[in-house]
Amino acid sequence: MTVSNEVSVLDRLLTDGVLSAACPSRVVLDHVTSKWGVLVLASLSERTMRWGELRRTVEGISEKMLAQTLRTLEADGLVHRDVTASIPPRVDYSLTPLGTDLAAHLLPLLGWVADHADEIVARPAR
Amino acid sequence: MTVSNEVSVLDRLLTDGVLSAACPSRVVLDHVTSKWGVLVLASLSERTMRWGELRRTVEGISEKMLAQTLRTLEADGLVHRDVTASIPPRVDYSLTPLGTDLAAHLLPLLGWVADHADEIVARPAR
DNA sequence: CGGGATCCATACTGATACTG
DNA sequence: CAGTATCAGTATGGATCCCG
Repeated sequence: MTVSNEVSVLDRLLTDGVLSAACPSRVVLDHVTSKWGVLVLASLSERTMRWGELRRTVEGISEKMLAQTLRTLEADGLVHRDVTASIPPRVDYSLTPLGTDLAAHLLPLLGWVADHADEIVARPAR
Repeated sequence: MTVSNEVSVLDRLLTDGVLSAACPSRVVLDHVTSKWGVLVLASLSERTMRWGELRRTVEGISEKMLAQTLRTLEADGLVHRDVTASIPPRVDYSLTPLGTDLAAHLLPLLGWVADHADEIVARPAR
């Protein structure tokens, strides 16, 4: 009940501004928690992957969204893009140290969702 | 990084189907990582909040999206809705045990994003 | 093989009005 | 106070074709 002497998580979020509309972390959060961003980061968390490999691993992603997601994550410094100018062209994607760090926080969440998905979906209707 | 039990993370995700298009966990993941879902869950992670309180805490959310997000999270069994039929009416929202469990995994991620937001946004142009 | 360009569907937002 | 309903405009996601 008492909040004054408590340095809470919510206070920290408010201080750091995640809940503030104009804060840059909002943008990052949107990238990270985007529909495909999570899955791409998770896929790359274990090993480097080529474009086609990613496309097959992250089932259901369209080529446009894969490209868009990778470009965003690359611009954010989370994903490294390694282009080999050959024929056929070869592009490898991997996580940067920053991306690896993020993935460490992301994977437990994915694991939880995987564990509790049935529990959630199988609930009685609204 | 070289710990042996980490090798199975991606395998587990593939096994449980998070990366599979038809898996129910995809739906849950979408709800949980939705633009506003994360922020609402984070806000409720510390304390119960009323509608107007949530609306003010999660800056920038529209009434429509707040209602929609809350309905989705409630249907998923993550948020509990407590209606007090009085005048004026009072509705409190809180996390269910399941939601609290989820928030435990979500908050570290939010904290990480808050910590590294500047680092990411303020990257030097290539 | 890797991806850009285009077009269409859906999701989101904002404003307003109305209800219990 | 706590919503629901509706309209209209914008943003985002997805499918398809196409090119180096």
